[in-house]
Amino acid sequence: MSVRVRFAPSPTGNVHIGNIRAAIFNWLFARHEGGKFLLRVEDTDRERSTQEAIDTLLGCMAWLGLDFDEPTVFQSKQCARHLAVADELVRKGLAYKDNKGGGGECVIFRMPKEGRLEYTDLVKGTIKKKAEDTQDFVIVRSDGTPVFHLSNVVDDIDMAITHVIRGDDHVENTFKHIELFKAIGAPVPLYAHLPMIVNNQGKPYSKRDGAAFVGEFKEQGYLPDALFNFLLLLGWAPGDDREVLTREEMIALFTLDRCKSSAARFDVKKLVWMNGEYIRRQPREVFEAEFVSRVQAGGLSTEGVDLAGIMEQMQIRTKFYSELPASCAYFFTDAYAFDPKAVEKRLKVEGVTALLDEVAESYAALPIFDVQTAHETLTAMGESRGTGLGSMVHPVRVAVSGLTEGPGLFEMLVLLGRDKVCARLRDVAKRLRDGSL
RNA sequence: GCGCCCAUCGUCUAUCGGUUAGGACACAAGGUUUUCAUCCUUGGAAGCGGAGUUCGACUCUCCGUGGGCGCGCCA
Repeated sequence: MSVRVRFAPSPTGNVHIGNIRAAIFNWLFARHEGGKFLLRVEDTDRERSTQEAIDTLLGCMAWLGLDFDEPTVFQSKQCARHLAVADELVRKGLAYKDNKGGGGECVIFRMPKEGRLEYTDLVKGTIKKKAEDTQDFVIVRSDGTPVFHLSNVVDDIDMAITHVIRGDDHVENTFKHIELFKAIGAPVPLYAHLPMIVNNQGKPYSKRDGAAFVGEFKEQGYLPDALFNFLLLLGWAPGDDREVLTREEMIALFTLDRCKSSAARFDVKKLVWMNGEYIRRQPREVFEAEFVSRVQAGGLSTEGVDLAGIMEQMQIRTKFYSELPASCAYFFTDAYAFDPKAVEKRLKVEGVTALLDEVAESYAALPIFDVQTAHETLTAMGESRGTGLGSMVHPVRVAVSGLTEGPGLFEMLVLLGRDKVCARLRDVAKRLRDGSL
């Protein structure tokens, strides 16, 4: 039997990370089994299911590389079929009409009244329930529209779905769905329920807890592969100590029996780490393309700089592309911004103005200007002044970059070049004197 | 209230009856009186409680406790 799974979201304009994780697990399962991954848009709520919402959904899937194997099914187009199935169930006596609500006649499905219901969940094991603890439920509303349970099951039958992999919140519904499959006379698929993603309080993770939608992570500069990998590790582990996995490794290793059945807390710190990990592992050409486009988007030119050297320094310390170009603008322009706190702490200090001029003078006099000579010069100055290297390094860094963070100071100076370094040191000294900084 | 499910470091997790309970994130210290980052080393940090089964339970069973989910003519 060939595996067929589906991702069945209702398009609301946002794609929640819990939902997309279900898509990821379905996709990985299909790819691991050599089966089909399908998309069904549950767009029965016509108000919210706009074309824009559907585009957002498709965009998120494409961004994460979740390609599907057959044309998208739109649930709204299957309505007549759902109702026909309901009629058939009524005809067979497996469902009945009722008008308890007073709003007209609805169709209600009969659940077993005695005995035990149970099914084997591929991640949670055997789930049992007494028939008496279940209730008949509406499958067609009195306005003639089919209810979720009916539509969902009929569509799964029509799409020949073999495994239903979805969120934990559906475990109870599964008893209803299985009875529907049986009543309709269709083979019951296998089920796997994924644990929820929760916040620090153990409640379902929502927008109140931070970024909760795929689009937000994209905007904040997360890489799709980093988000994908991170979400996979929420509820699944390969069994060895690997955490950063290639897509190929994930596909090869993914099995449902390695999924956890307890809820996972969303820890953004680990996602941040993983994003940096992914940026560092990108081939230099890929980093370069993104780096250059960010720098240029910031109105900066990459002409006349040691781009390769700058990128070498920046790739290992960039956690988000959105930090660019602010974190390295000083490499590309003399009109770089000064961090006010850094100015206060490192430049507006007794003796610094003179120090900057002195450093510029020493650097200008060097026969060659490289990492070693730049370093030695400052060390020697620190010794002769009896203040040590630390008291020189910080003011110089802030003067030439405006920031307190960045590459090693001497690597940074060499990348800037002696002329710019000396000019900036003198200029900052001047501005400190005339109070314009 | 009734039903279902879940429970290992602060967090994500490994372990599928016998381990000094391992790894990662985060944190702390060191390599590094130049920051941040990278890299390396080191450190602290866990089996919810109680019974039972067993020669031996984190692991199996039961009872508690705590948490989550479900109980719509929402999906």
